[in-house]
Amino acid sequence: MTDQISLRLPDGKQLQFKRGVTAAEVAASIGPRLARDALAASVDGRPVDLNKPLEADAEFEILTFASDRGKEVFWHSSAHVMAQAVQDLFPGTKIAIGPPIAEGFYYDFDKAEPFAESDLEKIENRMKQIIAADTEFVGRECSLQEARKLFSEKGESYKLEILDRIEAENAPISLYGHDSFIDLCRGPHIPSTGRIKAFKLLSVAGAYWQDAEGNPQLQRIYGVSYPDRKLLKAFLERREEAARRDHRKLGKQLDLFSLQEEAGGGLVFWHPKGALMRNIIENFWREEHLKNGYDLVYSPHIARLGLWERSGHTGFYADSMFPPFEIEGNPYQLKPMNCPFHILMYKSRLHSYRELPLRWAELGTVYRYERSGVLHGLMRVRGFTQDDAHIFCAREEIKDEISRTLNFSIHMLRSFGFEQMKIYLSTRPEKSIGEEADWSEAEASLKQALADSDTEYEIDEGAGAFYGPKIDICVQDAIGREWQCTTIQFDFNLAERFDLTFVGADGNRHRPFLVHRALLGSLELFFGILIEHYAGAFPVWLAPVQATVLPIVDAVNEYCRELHEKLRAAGIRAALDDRSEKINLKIREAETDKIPYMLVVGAREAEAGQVTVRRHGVKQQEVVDVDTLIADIVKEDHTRSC
RNA sequence: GCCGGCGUAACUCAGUUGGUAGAGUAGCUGAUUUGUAAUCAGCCAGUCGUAGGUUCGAGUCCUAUCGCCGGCUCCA
Repeated sequence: MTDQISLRLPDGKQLQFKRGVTAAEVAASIGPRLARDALAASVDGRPVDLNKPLEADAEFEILTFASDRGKEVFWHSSAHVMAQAVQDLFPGTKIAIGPPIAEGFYYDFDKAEPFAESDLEKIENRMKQIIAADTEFVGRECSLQEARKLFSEKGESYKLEILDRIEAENAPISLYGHDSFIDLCRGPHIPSTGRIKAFKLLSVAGAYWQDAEGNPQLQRIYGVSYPDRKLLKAFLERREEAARRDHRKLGKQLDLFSLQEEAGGGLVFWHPKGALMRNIIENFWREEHLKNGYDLVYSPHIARLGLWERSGHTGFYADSMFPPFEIEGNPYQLKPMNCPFHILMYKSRLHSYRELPLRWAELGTVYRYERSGVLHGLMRVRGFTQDDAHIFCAREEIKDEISRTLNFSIHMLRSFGFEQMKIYLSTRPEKSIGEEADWSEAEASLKQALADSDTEYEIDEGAGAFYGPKIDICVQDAIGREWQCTTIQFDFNLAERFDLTFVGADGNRHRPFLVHRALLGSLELFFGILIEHYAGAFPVWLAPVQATVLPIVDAVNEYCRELHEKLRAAGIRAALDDRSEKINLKIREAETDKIPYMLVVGAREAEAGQVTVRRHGVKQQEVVDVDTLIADIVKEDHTRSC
């Protein structure tokens, strides 16, 4: 046995070290900067502390804040610091769990009195002291008995429950401590508390122990932390930017939509400007669907309860459906989905393989009972319109249909200015129905379609619907947030339940494949995403008002009225601001209304048959002929430039 | 639904230890005729979310209820 070991770095480089070298020493040998940034290490994919001696050849990586795994270690350590601060300030508070999350960390506490916002500041101040002390994180393995003794003495009942679970899994037990704090923890941790250069506690929320509603409710404190002040500043600025783009705020400011207390939560009122935009979106959607081989259909909003029993909705989703109501002694149900209606239409007569695939699309408004606490602007509502369609096809047509749908969806999303997308393929979940052969064929055709369109995707194992596998497409908005829009789902359930058939070339009845798909998702959600993506400054083709004519003096009002008429005659959505106000005010209001084109007219322009054009957000102006201007705007509109 | 916070004029908000409401914006009226992000003046504006209660007296304290916000949970 040699006392040299060989470490393979992520870039493929092999380095030799003396057996027992620590990860920190390896980092130092690679470079001082890496040594300074190192938070933990990864050995054969397993995260470990920097002071861990390395005893064998391995795939080796230094984890810094630049990597997701490095962030996790950093945030998890921050959670420990916060937990100490809380227990120092509020003795008797029990700790539950404190993991890292997508951006930051939380820790769940059991404390009789609720935390107040002002407590967060106190906790932050105590954390600052703990960080300033810069004490080391020290981890060690221990026996089950020792851990039980330690946590029962401390009265940490949640930790004892976790120990029971660890015992059942027969996993090793380790403790991590820093300063006066010790926690049951798998590790690893950053070397010392002083590495946390900047942090902020964000909010307090209720959360159930182990996420189960029957369990005691704990108080969860959320925070973020960074190894650099600048990163915290950037994070806080990103939050502010998101707040500035909040569709609820912009929706009110731009008079696009409202939610009315008197009408009930989660029910959207589309004001004229929002409704105009919705019409533009819907018209575009219809045109594109007709171009892409779809037929448009309409279906009712209610149906007899029996239909929903047959479809399985009452069995699976009764909790999120509005309760049924009676009409002349028959129970009826407000629709939570469009599919059973399309299926009834399909069943209204016999179908031949020659007709397939049938693609039936509908902007179908559905109603679902969402618990009051989850409602959120346009993003989570109780009544919404899906851009739904159902495709009935033969087995051999599946792959092509999926490819078509995928490309169509990407085309639609790009048309609205979304360039960055992420695609997820969700496979069969444990609880599901249908033949194994159908599932694997469907999953294979989804994969094949993705491969054919040369798109990258991630597999979300076991995340499919119970009735079939699916592809979801998320768009990335202007500030990098992901929103799920498209879903393309196989359904092995409904075709069976409704005994759908078609007559094949062989004269026999066959079962069609059924695919549900929504491309934009729901018009409400999609509209909310658009508002936030564009921060309310919509491209010309979507803007409710595309241009506004701004006379400088009343003397040119007549010329401006004619100009206004001319713009409207050319199909441009134009406004005219002929109030006796100063041009400064008119510009200001047009800017805050985020109107793409401001057309300023004074005596000079009126004389020359021109206008001075100022674009939203751009101070620079340009004097152009009216006809040129109209041609430009019309072109921009028709090409749907974003 | 659960935890925490918040509900004052159409909107954004102020209102000190309980003494029966105030600002800016918007709206209306008038004056002003203006060259690229707020012209001036006047007027109108609220059973302080709702319902009870404590008190001589409640926007302020208590209870219930509705709604909103941040999370949790859920999302076919």
